[in-house]
Amino acid sequence: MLGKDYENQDCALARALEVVGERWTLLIVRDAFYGVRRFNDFQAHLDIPKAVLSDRLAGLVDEDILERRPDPQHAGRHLYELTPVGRDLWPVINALLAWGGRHRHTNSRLFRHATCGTRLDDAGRCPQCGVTPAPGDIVTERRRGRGRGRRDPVSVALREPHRLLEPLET
Amino acid sequence: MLGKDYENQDCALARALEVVGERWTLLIVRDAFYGVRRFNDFQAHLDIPKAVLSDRLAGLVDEDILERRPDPQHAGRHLYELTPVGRDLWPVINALLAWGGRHRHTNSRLFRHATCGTRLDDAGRCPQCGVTPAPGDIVTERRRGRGRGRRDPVSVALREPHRLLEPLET
DNA sequence: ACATCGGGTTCGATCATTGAACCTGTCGTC
DNA sequence: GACGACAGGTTCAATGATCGAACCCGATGT
Repeated sequence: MLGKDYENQDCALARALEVVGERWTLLIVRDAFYGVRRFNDFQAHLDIPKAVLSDRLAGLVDEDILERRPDPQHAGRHLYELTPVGRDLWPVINALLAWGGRHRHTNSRLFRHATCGTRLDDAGRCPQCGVTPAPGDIVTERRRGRGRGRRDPVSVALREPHRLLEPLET
Repeated sequence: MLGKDYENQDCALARALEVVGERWTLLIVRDAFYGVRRFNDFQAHLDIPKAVLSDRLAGLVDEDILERRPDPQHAGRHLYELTPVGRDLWPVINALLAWGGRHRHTNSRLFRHATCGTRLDDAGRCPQCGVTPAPGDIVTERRRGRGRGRRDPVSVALREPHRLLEPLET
């Protein structure tokens, strides 16, 4: 991805940024957590040029963050899904969401612990249970009182409360 | 910084990435946590083109993440220091460091709670005290058993154990 | 008075990103 | 079984970002 650009930084941060530090990459990973799996759905939701999306998806597959597999329902199509390494990026996404929500722009979504319904704090912990739920145990819903926002079918489908990683139905 | 590029994403993540999602930006912020404050020290440690460093520092000042103030010891020079908003980025840096350390490249540093000396876990919590220390209460030191690494004066100075945010002496 | 150092800016060459156009393989429909 | 529509790409020229080298300027040091 960023190639050898940060090569002489002996630092895990530089290694991480070589993988997820490019433009668009973390937004693609965010959508994957929200349940997006198909090329066109990523494209509709992100307004990203197809050539760049194609390049980023291939890079994420190379880096073992997404897995590309045939869509069992549609021959010739593919699904992109987070691998365990990719799912392990949730704390990164969550930290950026929390910072952005505190200092730039109130977060348009909120996150609850699926098993008890309590809202998670900024660190991603459930104050009720004292645990930090894995993404599959987190329900996301749209915060009320916001404008209608985007009208593309993917955005509309994502407005329904659902668990992270749960495949989006369109 | 990234301007209006992610403008139609109604999402705190997009807002955050507009600020810290550009190339080099998070490495600059990391160095600021480690205690780097001067233009030349950033440049020596990062091998970044001066024009890009100048652009990024100005952007971070614009975005209220760094503060630029005159160096009291050297007329005409400046110091770049993290603002409270910038210091609030620590969980983001920590999450990326932890992910990179788990999946790419063992982290070359480790972090301890300054008040008790216990190593922090990947979420940045002190397992002994049950708190998540603020950056100023974290001591970083170099992990043993690594090659000598970079030999520039900034890298050498950073090898000494010290608190985050503590100004680097060169 | 002169050289040096920190902290930049300017500049041409290179590299990445963009949006539009084009291509290919499946599918549903007539 | 021909036809068009659609998912999922690739190619291309134009634009914008990044690079490294060179230059500039004000404050010290000698």
